[in-house]
Amino acid sequence: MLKMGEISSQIKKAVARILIDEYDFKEGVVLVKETEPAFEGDYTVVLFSFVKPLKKSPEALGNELGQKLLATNPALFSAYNVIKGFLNLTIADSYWLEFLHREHDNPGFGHKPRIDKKVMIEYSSPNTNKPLHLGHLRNNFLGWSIAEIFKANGYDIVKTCIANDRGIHICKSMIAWQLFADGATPASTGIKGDHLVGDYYVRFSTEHKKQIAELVAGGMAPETAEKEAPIMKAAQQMLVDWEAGKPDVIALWKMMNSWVYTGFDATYKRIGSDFDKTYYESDTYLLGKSLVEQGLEKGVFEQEADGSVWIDLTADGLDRKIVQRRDGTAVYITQDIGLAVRKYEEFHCDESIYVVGDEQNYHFKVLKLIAQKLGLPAAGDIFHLSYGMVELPSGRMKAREGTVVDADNILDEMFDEAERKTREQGKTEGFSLTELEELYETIGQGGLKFFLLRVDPKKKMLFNPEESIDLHGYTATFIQYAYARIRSILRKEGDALKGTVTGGFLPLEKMLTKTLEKFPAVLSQACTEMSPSVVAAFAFELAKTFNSFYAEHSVSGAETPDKKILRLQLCRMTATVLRNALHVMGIKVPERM
RNA sequence: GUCCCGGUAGCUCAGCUGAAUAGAGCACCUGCCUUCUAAGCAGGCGGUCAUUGGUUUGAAUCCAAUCCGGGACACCA
Repeated sequence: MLKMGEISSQIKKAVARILIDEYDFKEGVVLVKETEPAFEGDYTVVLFSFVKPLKKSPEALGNELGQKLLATNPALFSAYNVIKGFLNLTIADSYWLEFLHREHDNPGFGHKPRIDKKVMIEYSSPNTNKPLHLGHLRNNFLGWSIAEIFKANGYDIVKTCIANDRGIHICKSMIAWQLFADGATPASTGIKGDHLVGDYYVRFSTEHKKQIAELVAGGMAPETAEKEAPIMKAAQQMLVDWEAGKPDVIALWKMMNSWVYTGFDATYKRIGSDFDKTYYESDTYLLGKSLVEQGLEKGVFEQEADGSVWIDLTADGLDRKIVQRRDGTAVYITQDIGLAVRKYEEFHCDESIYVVGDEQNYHFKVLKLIAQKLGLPAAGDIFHLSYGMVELPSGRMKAREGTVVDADNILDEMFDEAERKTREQGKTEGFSLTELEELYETIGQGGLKFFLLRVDPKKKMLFNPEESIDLHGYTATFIQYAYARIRSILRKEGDALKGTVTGGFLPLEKMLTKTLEKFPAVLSQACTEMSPSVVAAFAFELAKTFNSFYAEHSVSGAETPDKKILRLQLCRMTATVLRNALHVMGIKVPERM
């Protein structure tokens, strides 16, 4: 249920006060919700839970409560009615007028004052052997958005990224480049660096498959052939050489990684992803080993005869996990333990959020348990923000099968669609070329971000290309369009409108005001639930309410001067709230469209 | 095999700390541009909330079982 604004807590308090003062009743939780449209009133108190302990009929209780609420809070309530077990309360127009007068010109409406809490958010975690894809985009949009939502709620934020820049998968693209590229570089080919490297990662796969087929044809078992294929052997040798610090391998690795980072930077810049600190696995992969030592001393870990180190988590309902290989090298989880400690030592955050896919739920459970057993300072504050995979109508995306949606491609497609629709509607007049490009990017990228953020992060989602480029309905474009319409009015009527308004509200004016009032509560809810989808739903609801209002009432040609001021205040505030809401999702807002 | 997550309209999703007739968007149908941008508005069609049982004054929401779908449990990351 979407939370109601601050006003609902006022109502709850007022009701609780009366329950205590008049009935000496303290235990119950007061349930307040918005009144259903079919009934008279703004907010509804559900009485059922008080009926039994207070031994009163719902009607009698409702009427008593209603009268007392009106008597004790004349500035807040103007009327009430009781139907069955529901006490419907009408909020006084003067309350809404005062609210609008106070907040309509507040650009930071919804944002909370700073609190003394520092939260680290790790997101993106790319591999440096291939370009970013749709799944990364969900990750990036989520991470960035969660950071903004925390900021809006007063937190101090540190954004980090871990680059998975070493390992056999990196060597695969390196070896393929050595064998087949003939010295090709991003500069010589004009191909974006991450894509170029990704091409050789794919090339490795096809070559590997070819060699396996040849070996199998020669009578080798498929599993053996996979390992024995010359190109795989070469990749493994390269990993050994890399770990040994062989200069030519290191040089190649540095060169190819730099191409990838240049490519990533371009994409990150385009989508607005930024980081306060980037960690590199190549830096941190040795860190965990000292912790393994400590763990052995403490008896948290146990060593097998072959030298491998394990932790037994069966008592915690999990498995026995390896933390160090028999050859002494670190595994995935070991690196993460080391990284957790380094992050803590560097930033001392109160909480550390990892935005990582839900396929790693088990991994993070293990990580947290190990950190606790080792008594690491950061142990209690590791939180895995687990998000669902992005699936295509054809099923799950798989890099090897060529069913990934490339990040740069989809961004371009969205841009093109925005351009196509804008031209189709002849809305390009009065824009410079630069302005148009900016507009297409605002619409295209906004559409994609909204599409990926409007779904609850925890849930896996379906990416339907046709639906994603739709610019109607539950989309960013719809909200951006409402914003642009308001800006058009404000340009015409002047932004700096002052004045105190008297008089009442028409239904749509009131509905818009009520919706605006919810925004601070929406931001709080999005923060506690770590879900931008809450903000998305709200922004859409607000835009929809505004559009109804816009169609029904004229602002410029308002019936009276008072109405004009009231409506301009509503417009002003709606624009602010729409902009702020879209902002925490990383979506820009156009002045015209 | 064990564990985790999901199943709501033709499709994509809200609602899930229990409360009035289960909500949006897309698709489909009907109206609305001489008035601040029709990327819009108003309305219609469409659901035994997977199934069964239980708790409750009241269940899409809580509990149990079953069925279906996805994921995890690597000396990969």
